Amino acid sequence: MARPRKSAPETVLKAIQTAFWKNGFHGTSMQDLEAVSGLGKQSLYRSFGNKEAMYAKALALYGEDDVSNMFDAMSKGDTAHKRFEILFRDALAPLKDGDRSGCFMCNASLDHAHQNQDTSTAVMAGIETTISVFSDALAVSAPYNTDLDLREKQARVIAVAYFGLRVLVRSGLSFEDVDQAAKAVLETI
Amino acid sequence: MARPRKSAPETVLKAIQTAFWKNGFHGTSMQDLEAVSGLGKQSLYRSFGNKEAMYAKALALYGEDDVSNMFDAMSKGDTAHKRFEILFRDALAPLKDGDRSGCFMCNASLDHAHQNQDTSTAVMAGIETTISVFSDALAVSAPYNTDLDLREKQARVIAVAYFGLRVLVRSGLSFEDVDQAAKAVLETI
DNA sequence: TTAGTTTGTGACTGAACGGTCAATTATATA
DNA sequence: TATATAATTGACCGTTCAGTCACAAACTAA
Repeated sequence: MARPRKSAPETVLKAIQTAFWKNGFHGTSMQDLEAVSGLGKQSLYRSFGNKEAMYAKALALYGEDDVSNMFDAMSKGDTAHKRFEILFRDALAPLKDGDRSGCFMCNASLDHAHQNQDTSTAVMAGIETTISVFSDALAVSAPYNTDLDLREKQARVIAVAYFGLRVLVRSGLSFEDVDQAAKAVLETI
Repeated sequence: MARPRKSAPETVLKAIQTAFWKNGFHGTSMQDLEAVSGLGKQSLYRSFGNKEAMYAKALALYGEDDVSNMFDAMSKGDTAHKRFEILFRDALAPLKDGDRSGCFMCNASLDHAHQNQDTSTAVMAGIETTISVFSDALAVSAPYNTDLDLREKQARVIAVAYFGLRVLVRSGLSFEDVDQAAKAVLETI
């Protein structure tokens, strides 16, 4: 009953996400978004409303897809140590190929949360989720399976360390340097 | 022999630093820099060259002043635990007053290191310095005073946790939430 | 075939961007 | 007081920004 889209909305959003992820909100222009999405401005504005909404959707997609995929992957480990080993491996894998995008949520926290309430809310929710998932991941192994207080605290420690690692990824440090830090964190679990 | 400056160069640079620190490179316009410095464009361009150079100088100042001040403060503690207690307290103090600027170096890593080699280099140097200083700070207490390997690893763990805490500061989380994470990290030292 | 609906295209807007220029102002020295 | 020097000012440059508009294109259902 109408003209078909040249790209599926998910494909377009994914492309937009990649751009924002790599270059941040202010570092990504509408022209950039046109280029990566293959769509014209009007199509983008019709779909999303404005640039802020595009960023919000991209960040939401990160929370829904990328984060939960990572959590799913780590849940395959049978010990807490093994689970976080998977998590860190996956988080650092892109760096091996020179991909320094890092963590979109961490980037959003430093780049945009400060100037946009929706972004701030989304990031805070993501942080809380991360801590919660980490706590669950710890629960399979001693001493975290019995000591709830320790588990909660350790989940927070690993979470901030995890975010810190994603900062290192974007800094320019070599994979080896970042991996060394990741392994040091892993040894404390 | 010439017209005097209306503000001392250090004052101007400090004002510029504050602006970049809070809003990032792309989030800070030359107009913003004129406003916070009290100087016109031409004066700024004559002093620094261009916007990138202003950012570079501001980041360098952070490495020279703010970071080393923080390290000086923590060196006053007589145990490793006490030293990092001071560090975390100082790092989170601005948040108590609603200041979510965070760590300029961390912000730079996520905001600008990716697109500017000088920034990347400065950030990497800052990270290495941080790890090194943390290692020295640990060296006053057991078991880190005897176990060099543990000390080096623990320094890396605390460093990434420290950077992660600065991500939390900018996210919008309450002081209490961030402080809870900081205290959890502190308990592992 | 045609009417109706949605998508895509490209020209366009005013504002803001980083950056430059010539002219003016304020000082120290001679 | 005149002059050399350096800092400030404000107008100005071309470009890019986010966002809008009218119109053409592509499809389905009648």
